[in-house]
Parts: sequence; structure tokens; C-alpha cells
Amino acid sequence: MAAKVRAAAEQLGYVPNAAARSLRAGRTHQFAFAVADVGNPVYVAMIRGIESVFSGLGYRLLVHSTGSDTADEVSLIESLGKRYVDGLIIAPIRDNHRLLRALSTAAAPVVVIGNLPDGALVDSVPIDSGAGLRLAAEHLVAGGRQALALVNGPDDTVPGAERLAAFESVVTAAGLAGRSATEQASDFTYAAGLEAARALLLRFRPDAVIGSNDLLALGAIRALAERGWTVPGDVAVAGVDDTDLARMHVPSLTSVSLEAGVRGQIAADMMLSRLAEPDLPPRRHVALPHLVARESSQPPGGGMAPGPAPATVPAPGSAHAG
Amino acid sequence: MAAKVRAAAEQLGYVPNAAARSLRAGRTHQFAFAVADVGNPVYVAMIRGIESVFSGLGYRLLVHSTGSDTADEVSLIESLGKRYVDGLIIAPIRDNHRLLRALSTAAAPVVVIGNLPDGALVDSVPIDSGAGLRLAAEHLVAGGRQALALVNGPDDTVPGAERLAAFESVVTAAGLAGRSATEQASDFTYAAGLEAARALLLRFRPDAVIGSNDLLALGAIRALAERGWTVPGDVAVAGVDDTDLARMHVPSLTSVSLEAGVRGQIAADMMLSRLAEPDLPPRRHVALPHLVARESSQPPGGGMAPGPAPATVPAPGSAHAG
DNA sequence: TTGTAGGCGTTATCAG
DNA sequence: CTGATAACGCCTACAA
Repeated sequence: MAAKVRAAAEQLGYVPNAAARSLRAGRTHQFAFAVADVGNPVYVAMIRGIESVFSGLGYRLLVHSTGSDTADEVSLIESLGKRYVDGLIIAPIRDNHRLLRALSTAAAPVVVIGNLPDGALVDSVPIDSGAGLRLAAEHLVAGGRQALALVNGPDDTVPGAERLAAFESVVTAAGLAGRSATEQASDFTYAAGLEAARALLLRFRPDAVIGSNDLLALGAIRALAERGWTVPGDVAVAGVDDTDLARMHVPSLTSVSLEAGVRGQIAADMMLSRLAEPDLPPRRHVALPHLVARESSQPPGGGMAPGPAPATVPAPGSAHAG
Repeated sequence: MAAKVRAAAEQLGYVPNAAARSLRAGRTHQFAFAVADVGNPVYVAMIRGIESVFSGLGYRLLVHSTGSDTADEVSLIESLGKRYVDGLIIAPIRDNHRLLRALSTAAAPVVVIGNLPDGALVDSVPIDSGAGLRLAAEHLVAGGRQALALVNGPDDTVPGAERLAAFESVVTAAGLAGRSATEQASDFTYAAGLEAARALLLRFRPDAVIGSNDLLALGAIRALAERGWTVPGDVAVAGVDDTDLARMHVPSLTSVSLEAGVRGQIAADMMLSRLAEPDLPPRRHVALPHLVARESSQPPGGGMAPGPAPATVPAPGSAHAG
């Protein structure tokens, strides 16, 4: 009989109401993901990682763009009380007390993609982004660069502070502290990177520039181009995040992967296991950064510049097809 | 008394349950947005446009990435019967009968960002993307280019078909049909564009390449670089969508804006008015494409190449600051 | 004015 | 094994 009913339901196009189901079951089959800026491809990579876990299981994902505004993030966390989602994955870049307090009293499970102070009672998927920046800086120094510049994000962010400290430690260790410069961009965006790099280049002539993320690095490349300096010929450039942008640029951008996609997956897995066992102690899954060397950091002499000579080069318009 | 209760509720951090509220009110205060590929920045622009309308009004947005798989889209539309959202905004690129049929019987309001066949009973925000491609092609011809190539998306998509037809009409009208070529990429992605452009360049030597969108154009630029051809010196390049990628590249990419952000806003507004008045006849708000000329299409002699000579150029490492 | 009952659509449980 | 019933939490309408 049950089968018969099922068949009839199918025929009539019956679909159970999600709100009623959620009310009854106490589960919405939805998760929220809060990021600073959907325009930054690193978050798109995280979204993909998360969805790769959730989509097959029938969970939906709500994406919130907070602009990394703490008030926004806090109100988002508080609204978990509405139980409109079963959990929240959040990738904050500032760790105010308010945010931490809100996290600790959240009404639903929260997983943080990012670095939390010790003792925070929340699941997290951190990465040592200072170590990541160190990889980039050491790579440039190893390539013979001596006048390093950092276009950093805001100092009052966690990644901003970590990456600035790592940069300074590398140039100091290499004995290049007197020949380096840093500039703080107002944001982790392309526009802010362009502006900061312009300001930097007014007072400093680097032979290598690191952007604290790929967007800042691309802004720097533009600022260098405005002055007629070529990459990597005159100046080597590296970024952080290893987003699609890095592959897509010409010259391709050397960048440090912080495993955005993988960390998204891990965060989603953590969320599911947290739901299954709410009383687990807080877990922390540390990821490891790695360098992806590309064209933008080739040593001056080195020969991986944009492409080999063409094999056969027909004259313009000498052939055609549809 | 009511005030007193309110205050107490506030103090205790009481938050009404969303599921119960939705069940009672019959409204979820959520909308879904379905796109082919969250990795394409043009959809990120649409998301921003939509959120600019919704966020202030307390609506949440669910983003679905369908991979432009019709089966996926159809099942998404059918699942509107669950009433987990108040409406769906969808940006499909293929218009199969199945999709149209599903649209016409959807259980919740749907707004389509894209071009529907005449007579479809759904709100839509179309644009003449053929006219858009025409702008790009005519711009290149006006710049003196004579051997035009098109790296198109799949022919079986609406934008693919429209843009191919527009390209052919322009080259024919300009008397350049015998000196042009087109290649079909398997997808509207960078990787597919790179692959298609490589194949194209094996048999054809263009002096101008149009990508059917910005990602395809960037793939083409990479393929050109592999052969040692410069942009815009040897080959002019133009894209479509005017995404952030176009501004960010060096040289910056000439591109045709299809008003993604604005159309997202319009779609969201339409959704709200549709909710307010469900019995309105289907509406269609047509947007207009416009060309944004940048460095990648400068005429060979023309002087807007990457940046003026620097004003003052300190020697490497000659100054520093933190 | 304040209080209470009913019903939104499901599903689990319990009685027949 | 089938079928009725209660409860999830909220809001509205109506009664006291």
C-alpha cells in the first residue's frame, strides 16, 4: 500500500513542505557559509569545496557576504537562534572579542575556516599563513632578488598581521631588512592593492613584490606596469591563495596555496561529524601551505618566460575555417 | 506589558524559530539563485546585484551551482514545491523544452536572467548578447584588424549560438569572411578557452581574437602568449561580460558589458514585485550591452600601452620604509 | 486589554 | 498493518 501511495504522490507531483518538515524534525538541511567578500575567488574555491561535500547529501548552502564587518558577523551568528540553518561555516579575518564571544554562545554548530586564539571552543580549520608568506619570500630571495616589498592587507586582520611579521622575519634573516619596504592596503582587494602599490612605488624601487593575497599581487602588477616595469624581468611578483586568477594571468602568478578548496571540504566534513556527535571536544585540523612557482617569479636570466617560439606561424588570414 | 515582554525577550536572547514562522506565514524570506558556475565572475556580479536589493530587506540568498546541467536545473525548479524559498532567480544558458516546461509549472515565482523564447510565461531580464558581440567585432574591425577569430562557447547554448551568428554577420558585412575563423570551446571556462584557442592557432593566424566571454578571452591570451604573440601588438583581444578579470589583467581586456550587476538588481526587484502582485502578466526588462575599450584592443600604432613612463624611478633598494 | 485556542504540514507514535 | 492523533513553534483571530 505504501508503495501505491508513493506512486500516486509521484504522479500528482506532491512534494513535502520544507518548513513543516524542518519544524517537525528540528533540522533544516541547510548550512550557511559566511565570507568577507564573494568577489575574492579564494572564497569561491571554499564554496566549491564545501558544496562538494554537501550537495550529494541533499544539503543546501546559503552564502553570506559580510564585508568582514564584525557587527554583521555577530548578528549572523546570533540569528542562528532562528534555526534557519543546521550550522554555520565562517571564514573571518578579524578576531575581536565580540566575535569570539558570539561564537562561544552560538545556537548552532559553527566551524571556523581560519586561525583562532588558543582555547577557543569552536571547531576550526586553521593554516599558518605566516609560514605561507615565508615560502614566497624565501623563494624570491633564493631567486636572487634583494629589494623586497610587501603589499599587505590591513594590519588589524589576522592574516595581515601574520604575513607582515613573516615578511619582516625573512628579510631580516636574509640581511635585506634595510632594502625592503611594506605598504598596508585598506582591504584585501585589487583596487586597494593597486592604490597601495602606487604609493609604495613612489618611495621604493623593488626587484620583487609580494602581495598578501592574489588580488593585491595583481594590483601591484598593474602599478608596476604603469611605470613600465616588466614582470618578471624587472620585478618578480608573488601572491598568496593560489586562486584561479594566478593561473589565468599572463605572466602566470607565483602564489602560495593555502588549500582553500580542501579546507572547505574539511570544514564541511567537520560540520557533519559535529552534527552527528554534538558533544565532541572542539577539533582543529591544521592545513599546510605550499608554494606554486610560476612565471612571475622567474629569475632574471631564467627561461620560462611567456611561451616558446611558435612552431608554425601562418601569415595573418592565410587560412580559415568555421 | 507588551513592552515589558519584549524587553525580557531581548534580554534572554530569544529568537523566533524560522521554520515555525515560515510554516505559519507561508513565506521563508529566502530566495534561491541558480547559476551555471560560481567560478565565473559574471555570476558573482549578479549575486552582488541581487544581494544589494535583498540584504537590506532581511532576505537570505541561496546560491546553487548547476553546472548548466538541465537535469539539475529542472530538479531544482521542481523542488520549489518544497517551498523552501519564496522564489527562484535563474540564469540558464540552454533552453531545452524540459526547462521551459518546468518553468511554466513552477510552484514559486521564477525570474530568468537571460533570453527566453517568445511567449514564455515567466518574468525575465534578457539582453541581446549578439548585439554585444557585434560591438566588439566592429570595434576590432574599426581598429584596422582584418583576420578575426572567435573562440566561442558551446554552440548549443543560447549565448553561444547568438554570438556565433553575430560574429559571422559582422565579418561577412566587413568583407572579411574569407579571412576569419571560429572555434568552439567545450565550455565557458578558462581551461576550455585555452584548449580551443590552441587548436584554432594551429590552423589560423589572427590579428584579432574575440572570446565569447572574458574567461575564454583570457584563455586565448594565454594561447597567444605560448606562441610568443603579444597583445595588443600582434593580436588584439576582446571578451564579453566585462567582469573584474577584464580590469585586472595586464594588458587590461577590452570587453562588452552585459550589465550583469544591474540585471541582478532588476531581477531581484522583479521578484519582489511579483511576490506583491502574483497575477501580473509576465514582464521582460531588456538591458543594453555596451563596449568597454581597454588596452587589449589598441590599434597597433596607438599609444595606450601598459602605462606611461615613470616619473621618478629610484634605483633598486635605494629607499625603504615600513 | 489580556488570554487562549486553533491551525499551518509533517511525521512519529500509539491504539485499534 | 492500518489509521487516527499529537506535537514541533509561531501567529492571528476571537473570546472573555
